[in-house]
Amino acid sequence: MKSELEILVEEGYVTNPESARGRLLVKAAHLFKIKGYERTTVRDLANEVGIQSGSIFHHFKTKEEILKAVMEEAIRYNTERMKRALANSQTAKEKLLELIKCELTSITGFTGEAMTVLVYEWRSLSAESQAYILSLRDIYEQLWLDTLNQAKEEGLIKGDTFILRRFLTGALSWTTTWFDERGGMTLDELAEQALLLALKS
Amino acid sequence: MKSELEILVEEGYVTNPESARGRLLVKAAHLFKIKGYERTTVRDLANEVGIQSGSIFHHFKTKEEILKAVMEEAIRYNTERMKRALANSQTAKEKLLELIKCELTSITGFTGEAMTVLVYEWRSLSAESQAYILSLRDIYEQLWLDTLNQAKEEGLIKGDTFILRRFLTGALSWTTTWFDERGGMTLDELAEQALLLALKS
DNA sequence: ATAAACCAAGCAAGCGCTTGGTTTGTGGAA
DNA sequence: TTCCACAAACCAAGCGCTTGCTTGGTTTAT
Repeated sequence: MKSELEILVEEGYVTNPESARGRLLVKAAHLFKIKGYERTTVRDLANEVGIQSGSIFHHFKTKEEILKAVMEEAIRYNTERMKRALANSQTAKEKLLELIKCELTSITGFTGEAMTVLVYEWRSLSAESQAYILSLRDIYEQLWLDTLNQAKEEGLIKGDTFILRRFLTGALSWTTTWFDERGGMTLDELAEQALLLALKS
Repeated sequence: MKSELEILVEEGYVTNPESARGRLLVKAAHLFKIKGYERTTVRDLANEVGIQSGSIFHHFKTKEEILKAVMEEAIRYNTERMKRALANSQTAKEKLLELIKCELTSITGFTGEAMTVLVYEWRSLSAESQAYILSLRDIYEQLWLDTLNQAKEEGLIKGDTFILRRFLTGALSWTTTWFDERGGMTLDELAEQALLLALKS
């Protein structure tokens, strides 16, 4: 049985994390998260991977390109995961819960460190890279807005869907700073609490 | 008529932003927000203030001490503002709305840039500075928890108050990335939407 | 007269990245 | 199977620049 990750690797959505480039991206996401992008030197990263610092530039032209790749892969991976989750659910409420779970998984799971980097190291991207990554995010965000609007038509939620989505973005992404699955609460329980937050408001 | 800021300056809660040190902190918060702490050099900062880079170190021993001061002043200022707002409101619902308004003002107003720095540059603080700033935040957070617990006793909210506070922290702090008072929506309207989010959930 | 505020110059360390050369892995002809 | 051609992956060394911070002396304000 192939894992979700293996499937998406095969279909070309993300780099195989066991390849040279993939391992580099995983370690980069880790260092960028715990130290920040600017504080992480190419020597740090090379040391973590086990190569010389100069060898990094065989895989990426610049340090910023590594940051960009970390973000791009995370978005591609999670957009595709969300599309598949939506395809498997029926009602608007189900879809909303799936989106919440998806986003929480993206924050706490395999792409968690990359998602944190996406939020916290945004300003370290060049203007061109920002525009490119934004265009990828737009696809992702449209999936959310469509679902929220559907939920609103069904009377499940009250306020403005744009604002609700922004509140949810903040609330969910902030979980990276405090949620720990070992702390007694499961991810599904957290998702239920978040759904409670979204509904009827 | 003295402004809130002038009063809190006089009572010693924050540095006068018109003093040399105060101006430096304001400019630092600005640069740290738009460029990030690591990307901001002491030469950038000195240039913004209009002095030589070396002169910075007459006011602060290290660059990190500037970051720490930016955060500390913002917390001290807003904790005191929150205490005063709470003292002027009666019911739990009123108090909750006041807290939301207070936090939104802290994010969009005078201390807005410093608050963004507080969230986004946290990792650039040394462990000792982090512990110190955390001790200041604890006081601030206790005001929130007390109010939320009171609201829960009165049946205004349903879920866990710890989790609700964390959701709100994320949702409100994220507004810094999208909310613009010139965009048709006032801060009070935004606060009402946030109150809607908090109540009955 | 005294201290706070600032300047001009520069040091030592660390940074991203380059360079020229070596090793490793792979596919096809003999 | 053996061989070799070739590209991908990597190393060792270091260049040029920027960084936070220091130093010794000067200006400004009270």
